[in-house]
Amino acid sequence: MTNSTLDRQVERRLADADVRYTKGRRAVIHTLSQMDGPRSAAELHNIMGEVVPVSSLYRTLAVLEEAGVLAPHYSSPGLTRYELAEWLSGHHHHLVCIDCGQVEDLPADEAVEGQLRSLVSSVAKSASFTETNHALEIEGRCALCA
Amino acid sequence: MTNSTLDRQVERRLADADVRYTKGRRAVIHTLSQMDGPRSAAELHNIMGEVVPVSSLYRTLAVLEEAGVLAPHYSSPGLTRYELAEWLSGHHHHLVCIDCGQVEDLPADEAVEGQLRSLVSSVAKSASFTETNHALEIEGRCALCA
DNA sequence: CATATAATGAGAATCGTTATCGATATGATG
DNA sequence: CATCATATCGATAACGATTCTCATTATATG
Repeated sequence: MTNSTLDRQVERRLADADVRYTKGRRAVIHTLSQMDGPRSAAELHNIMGEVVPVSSLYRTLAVLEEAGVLAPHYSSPGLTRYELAEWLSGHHHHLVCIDCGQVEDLPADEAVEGQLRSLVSSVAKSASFTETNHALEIEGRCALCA
Repeated sequence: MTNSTLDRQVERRLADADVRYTKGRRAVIHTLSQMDGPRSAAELHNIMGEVVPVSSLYRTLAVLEEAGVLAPHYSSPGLTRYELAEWLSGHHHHLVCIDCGQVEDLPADEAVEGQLRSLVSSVAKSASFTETNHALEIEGRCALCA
């Protein structure tokens, strides 16, 4: 997806939520759109430098999450990583490296995903749980740590 | 599994790791073994009272995790929940309620699990990722919040 | 029983994150 | 274009979860 297409979609969603798509918010969206996995506030700050000060960065992430543009991801103790919501990035799963902690996206293969969906829904039903989404986390060692 | 069977297994594992199976550690193991999902230090402290002081509780959780007796689980911002490792409790997945945040165990059904395993391993292989484990997190609303 | 060492517990320190609040930027209106 | 109402920003203080420190206590072993 091009930046401008992404911007158009985000802009629209933020307009619906009555929040502005400001320079700092654009910068966060563009940075996250280039990542191959979710990133924490600290990681983003390292990457982006002082373009967005830390306190604004946290608030920006919260605003964008609230508006449904970003999704939080929890896989390391004490910190939250964010990624573009799936309606922007496509459905995918995560590879979590048990050595370096890195989280990598794994685009969902359509064939696999179909089977997975039916497995998950049958399983959720049997537990009287109203399913809204599923996430498959694959733990192991990434190419670097293997 | 009975408490004494559990204790025997934990004792053995801790002996291998050269750490003692003390009163506080037993209390934590027994409490967690009665839960239907992972619990945080704060939750455990509420349940257990002053049997194990907070600072000891955190250390105990760390020691037991290090020894492979407990496994951490991340699903809420800023806190870590623990549960018995799967070699003690059996392989299972999690239902995460998007309203109340509660996490509930879902014992793995053998038929489902077989399919899931093969899906996961094919997917991991295609990403040159050395898989060690997988976790299926089903998000939705629990019976209470539905 | 003596001793070495592991574990404990109270409190301080740390870390990620959130709240506060005055300053600044922006869109609407006259 | 000037004014105004309000959204956003950014520095800093505050907060909650967790870890560290260190003096005390418990435990295994000789």
